[in-house]
Amino acid sequence: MSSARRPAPPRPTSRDVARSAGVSQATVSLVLGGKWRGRVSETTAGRVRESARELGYRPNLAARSLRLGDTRTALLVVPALTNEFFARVYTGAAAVAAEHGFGVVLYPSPDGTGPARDPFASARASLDGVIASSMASDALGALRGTGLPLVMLDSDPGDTGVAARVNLDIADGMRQVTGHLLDLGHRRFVHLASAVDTWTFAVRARALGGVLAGVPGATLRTVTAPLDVRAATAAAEAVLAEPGPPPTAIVCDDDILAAGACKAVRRRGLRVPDDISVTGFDDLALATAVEPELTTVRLPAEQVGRRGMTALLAVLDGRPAEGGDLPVRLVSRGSTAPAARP
Amino acid sequence: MSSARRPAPPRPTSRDVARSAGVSQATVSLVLGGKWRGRVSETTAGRVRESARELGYRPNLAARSLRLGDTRTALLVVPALTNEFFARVYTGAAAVAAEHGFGVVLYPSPDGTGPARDPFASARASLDGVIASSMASDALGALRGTGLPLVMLDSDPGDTGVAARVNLDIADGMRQVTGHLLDLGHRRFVHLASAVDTWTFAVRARALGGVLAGVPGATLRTVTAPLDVRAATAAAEAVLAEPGPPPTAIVCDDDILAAGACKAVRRRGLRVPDDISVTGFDDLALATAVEPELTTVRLPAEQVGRRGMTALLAVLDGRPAEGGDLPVRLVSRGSTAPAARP
DNA sequence: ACTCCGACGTTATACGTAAAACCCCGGACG
DNA sequence: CGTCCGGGGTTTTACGTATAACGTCGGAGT
Repeated sequence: MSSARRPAPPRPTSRDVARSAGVSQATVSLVLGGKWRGRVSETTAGRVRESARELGYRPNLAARSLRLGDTRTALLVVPALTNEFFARVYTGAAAVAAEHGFGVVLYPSPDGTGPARDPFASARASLDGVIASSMASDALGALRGTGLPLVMLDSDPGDTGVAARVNLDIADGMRQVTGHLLDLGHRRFVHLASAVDTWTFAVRARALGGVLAGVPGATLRTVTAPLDVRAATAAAEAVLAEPGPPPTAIVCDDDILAAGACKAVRRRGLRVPDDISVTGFDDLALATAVEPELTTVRLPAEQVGRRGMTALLAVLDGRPAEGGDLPVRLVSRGSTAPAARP
Repeated sequence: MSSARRPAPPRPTSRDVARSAGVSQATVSLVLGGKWRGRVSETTAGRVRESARELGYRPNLAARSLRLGDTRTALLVVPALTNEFFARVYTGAAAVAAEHGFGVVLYPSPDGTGPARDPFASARASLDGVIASSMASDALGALRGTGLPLVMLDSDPGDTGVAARVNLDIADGMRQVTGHLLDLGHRRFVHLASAVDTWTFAVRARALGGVLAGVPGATLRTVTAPLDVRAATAAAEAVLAEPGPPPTAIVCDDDILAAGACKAVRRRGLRVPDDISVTGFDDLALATAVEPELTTVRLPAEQVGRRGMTALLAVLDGRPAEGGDLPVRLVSRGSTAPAARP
């Protein structure tokens, strides 16, 4: 509160370090850059490092970027950080980036909500590469047009022009869920699906439908809702109010939807899991906060971020990028139980 | 997958634009920089802008930073993005920043968990300013030592060397909660507090204690737990197992703790809110996902971010920074009810 | 004795931008 | 008729870094 305006503390430059160590600026750059084998004596190098530390020297990244032509910055495009899954993806990506001296800048993708603007207007315009989660294809086109290396997360294998792809084995997760419920004797299913139309959700629907198609007597009713507890509750309540025999299992695309479904079941005077089983997806913190705790599919979100960044760094380094599928695992908790004998 | 390595697409520079428009590079800079009143004719300026658009010219930010000495980048220091509250703070801050052509880079603060490293090692070393949420004071010292303008969020007014401070009126929120419960007839309180020792939580304890000190017959038992559902459940269960008359209200520092407390109450064979009322804090998505929905205090998280960034931009602009306190509001839901008549 | 070479540095240059300093030219003014 | 002025640009420079190109010097090889 006291000091209004400091006169801007002038940061020491490599030339200051050079002066202090009694060498030229070039020598400082060589020593601190690490490539001085046989170019600078050990004693001189030591003197340089000492001076640098004393002065608290930090290289000016803008100058380095200008010289080298790279920015050591990657862009991560995600729908929303308030979604715990993507917050965890960021955490993983940022951790790997930091280990390699990279920074990560975020761009909340134009995904229904929010204004659809050019990623490069709001984010730093100079980037080395992009990691993007599944998004609208028009925005994807804009990204591809930049010529930047692009790593896609959890996206349609049909998309082209992608340097690497890191996917979760969503289909397998959905098959595990469905198998779990079938084993419990369930036959009448409702699929509470996300209203967002991206690959990751389309896969869920396909996997669920595929499995049930092979089960005689199985029925499937699909409804959609935005990723929001209140909306999910309303959607689920509506489907439960329909005439005919009620479902015995509600399969949700997401834990948030599942929490809403549970509330809807109880509002209809029924119990979870005794009357109706409910399953989620993602295994967010939410899944163990509600009661009963949700049977769900655990997604290694941090791993997705780590693998994505690792792949991007590999591409930038000229090495072959390794994407790959990450396995997922069913976590059985209290929201599923054997189907009631009719 | 097909194209392994493009030969790096050379971005057009201001000189390319100049050549294309038939002027000098300086003219391009003047026109695109907006400061050309009476320096360049309208027709020439139009030609320059046309060429820039045709070539898809984007100024090289590294060069601009180097020349201008600023980076148009702010650092936001938060404990963890997986905490919805901070994700929302980021969202607000990033929105304001984007409106002013600024970028935001994140640094997860050393706050108990995670390695305590120098913020400037992992984040971009060149920053114009810092916005930091309440954190360990030693890390705060490191930040202050950089001489960068520092805006603190929800932090101790006693901290010095701060350009501006944006606080939530946490004490008032806690008084609202306590008053609400007292009105409902509650007298035996448990405070389920966060184990994290920062100002924002210390204020809660002081406010609660302060109010109850003036109420004859009121009792208060305090226990702490990390911000984690499972740990909160365990802590609450332990306190409920203690001998003597059980509490009729559990006041929690956070919605996450409250969710855990609810589970603990039910595990003891009691009901929320019939036997014991529970209150949260923050009004996260979680608060309406659990059942009963949590009575809690709504915090304007995005506003905190917006105000923080606005204040920082003001300081950077040489204008007086306006911090200030943001009001909070009690949201009464199903987790609180009149105390049972003994 | 002359060359050559490796160890140890230094000098010079380029990256792209912003802006200070300069330059030219046609008209107004004394 | 010489001088000044201001509109409309251009030339030049600096920002801090990485590195290519260039020196220097003492000793080993022939």
